[in-house]
Amino acid sequence: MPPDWITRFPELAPLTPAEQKLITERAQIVSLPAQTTVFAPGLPAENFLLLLEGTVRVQQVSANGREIVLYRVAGGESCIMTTACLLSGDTYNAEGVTETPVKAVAVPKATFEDLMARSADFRRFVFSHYASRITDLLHVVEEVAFERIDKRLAQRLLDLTNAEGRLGVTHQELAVELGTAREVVSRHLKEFQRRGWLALTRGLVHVTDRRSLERLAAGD
Amino acid sequence: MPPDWITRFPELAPLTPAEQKLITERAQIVSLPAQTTVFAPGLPAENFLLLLEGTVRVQQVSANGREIVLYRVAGGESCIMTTACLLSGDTYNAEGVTETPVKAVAVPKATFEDLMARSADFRRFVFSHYASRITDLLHVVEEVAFERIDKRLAQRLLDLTNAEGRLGVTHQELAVELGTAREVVSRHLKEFQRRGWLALTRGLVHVTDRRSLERLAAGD
DNA sequence: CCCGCACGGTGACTAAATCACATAATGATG
DNA sequence: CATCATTATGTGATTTAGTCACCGTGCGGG
Repeated sequence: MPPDWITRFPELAPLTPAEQKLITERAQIVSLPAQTTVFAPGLPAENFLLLLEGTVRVQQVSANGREIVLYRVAGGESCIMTTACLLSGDTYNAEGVTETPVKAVAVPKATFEDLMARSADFRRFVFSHYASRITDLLHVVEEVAFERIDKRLAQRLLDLTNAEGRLGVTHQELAVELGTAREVVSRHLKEFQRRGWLALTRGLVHVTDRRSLERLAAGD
Repeated sequence: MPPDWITRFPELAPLTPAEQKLITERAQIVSLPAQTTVFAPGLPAENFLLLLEGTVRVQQVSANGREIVLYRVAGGESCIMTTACLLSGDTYNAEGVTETPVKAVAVPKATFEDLMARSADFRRFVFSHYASRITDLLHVVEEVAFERIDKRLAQRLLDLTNAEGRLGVTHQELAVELGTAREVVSRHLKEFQRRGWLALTRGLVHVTDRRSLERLAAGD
């Protein structure tokens, strides 16, 4: 990975050459395999992370063992939970797990604070990512509190399936996506299958009628 | 209100006298009556708000008309949703309403950005408030997704009642607190009353057995 | 005084979550 | 390849929550 990775982050383009140099010189590029825990309750945040490749799933684990996916961080984005820890010292009940092999830029805390002090553009960059995560969280609250499971499940299937309509997940994993119980997902999937919208095999969902799922997700 | 309001915010004490002067000179103290909308979807954020007295309730309104309270901002805290708008330009689906008469300090956007540039302590102050709001939102997600209504209702009653155990709210307002339906709240309240934990009159809940509500809220 | 309206009560129904299992597919191992 | 443990999925019964439709009641303003 050449040091011109910074071009991946258009919001960092307005930084002066000196500021850009500060980042690229001090930052380390790290590679993580899939299924690695990036952060978790109790772990201190050491670095400001900018994702280059891959995705990180951020989810909340509750006291009674249930889980819900909050959002995903993809290439070109920053990992806000660690940033929040960096800046406040608080820790969160959320954990981050790589879903694919991940390449990321780790900016040391000192360099991060230096940049926050020097560059208004860098501050804007950090805050705008912060703001989108808050938007994501508000969206999760809205969905969990007010939307029907079948609608949310349909939407998730549309979001997660690949170009061929295939998605390698278990019902349990889909249940975590929505913060519900596995049986609930199984029953809705079966109903979708009965309607001919998808095919189910162990660990795999194959969406065959995207249109119908879209209609349900849109609330008709 | 004398200009030494800044002593209400211990995190701002480390600022240099010049920086403190910058805030106190540029900022305006505003008074708002109860039930005023401080911010809402579509309204641009003009100022960075620091609350001196009173409380602001932040709630989300969903497309289908239902609502849920996200958190409250009290004296000595900053209003992060407006800050987020300030810094990112995004708008949120959340709205803020004063619950009591409110006195707040409004720091103009330009002064806010100036301070963000100059003072590491001010940045820490802003970010730590940001972080606590994210924690609040995570808590809401956890409760809505995983906790039982009776437990959440008991907890809310304990949080909201005054020293004498009285709380002037309608069942509908309690439903908004929890993001549920009025009938659900009515039925649980009636059951609490049947158990002798509280007394109900129109628009008023009077908690008489705090201990039992605490046991339920704790999950026994 | 009475009219209108916000507030609360309630039954019937649907949706979701929980519990307790049963069955099926898969991969590892002797 | 047969067996076995493990993981994934299926399903009925029950409880809890949300929805719908409607009713009665108390309260304040005209």
